[in-house]
Amino acid sequence: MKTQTDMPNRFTSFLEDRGLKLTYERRYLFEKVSRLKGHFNADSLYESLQRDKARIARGTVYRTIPLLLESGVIQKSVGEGKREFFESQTGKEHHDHLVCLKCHKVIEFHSDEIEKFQDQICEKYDFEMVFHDHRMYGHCGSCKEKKK
Amino acid sequence: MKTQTDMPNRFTSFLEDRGLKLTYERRYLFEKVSRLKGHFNADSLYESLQRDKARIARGTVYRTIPLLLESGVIQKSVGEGKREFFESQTGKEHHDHLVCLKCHKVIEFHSDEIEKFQDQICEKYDFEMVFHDHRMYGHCGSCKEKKK
DNA sequence: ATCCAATTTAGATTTAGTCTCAATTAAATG
DNA sequence: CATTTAATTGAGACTAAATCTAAATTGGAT
Ligand SMILES: [Mn+2]
Ligand SMILES: [Mn+2]
Ligand SMILES: [Zn+2]
Ligand SMILES: [Zn+2]
Repeated sequence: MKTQTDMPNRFTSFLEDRGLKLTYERRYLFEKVSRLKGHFNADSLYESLQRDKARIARGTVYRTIPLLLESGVIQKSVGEGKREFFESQTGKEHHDHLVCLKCHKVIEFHSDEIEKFQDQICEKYDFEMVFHDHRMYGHCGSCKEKKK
Repeated sequence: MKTQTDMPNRFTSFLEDRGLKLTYERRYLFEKVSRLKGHFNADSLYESLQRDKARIARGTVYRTIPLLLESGVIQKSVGEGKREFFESQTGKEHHDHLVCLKCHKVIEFHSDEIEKFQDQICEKYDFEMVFHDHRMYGHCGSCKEKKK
């Protein structure tokens, strides 16, 4: 895979700011996750690199994920089981999650109001938000039914 | 430790509902976490049991935590490092968290407005919320300073 | 009091994620 | 462009967290 563009992006300026090198591996991972639409975790990302025949080590994937998070390229997300999942901030509109404790269904939601109040909270605490993770756990409609 | 009360509580009715046994270990853990004010994880909880000379296995702690979560006795929280932390829903007022990506400081916040909109979202999706976990990651005031 | 399915125990095992260090590479320097 | 050097990577060892196993125990139904 060749770099699609040489324009500075969120990630390259982040690396620059922090005095970190723009390596082949970091660039590759940035471009890979930017194109991902769904939820992924460190391993599924590593496996997709192997399918690409990109020879990037597992350790490098694990080391790069925090950089992608801190640069705002990806956000935390949810998925099967307890592992940490992520998703691109550019590949898909921002959303948060409802998770059913019974059937493990995941419902995505978005609330402009909540996002607005979040920003107010950050201002109040002089906090600069990079990403957030808002989850509600409970019982989905169909599991509530069954309970009866 | 003796049971403080024989009144049915959130946890005992939860166990009843689910047809689960009210064992000595479950009762002990329920009473233990109910009195905890701070953030804890599976291991710190296990260690505190050992200090009590309560002979409850690590596995039992791990198996009981999801029950305490699903019954709404505890909620997810944050703490040092990547492990899952929890805190009692009764031991302390509900709050959510701002986490600094640089110095790892944790700031607790509360927003009635956000809590209200959360409930609206749940209604909209016919979702019964048991607990939630709302985190914002970014840079705290003092870390923003240093950046300059 | 008896019975049995649910639960617990202790330790083994699995799994996710981190660490190590030699080899490589980005990029600063002249 | 060639040299230099500190940052980064790769491969696999290692660690820590969490889960699993199977025998022993127990809650609670009968
Ligand atoms: Mn959001
Ligand atoms: Mn909240
Ligand atoms: Zn459900
Ligand atoms: Zn900070």
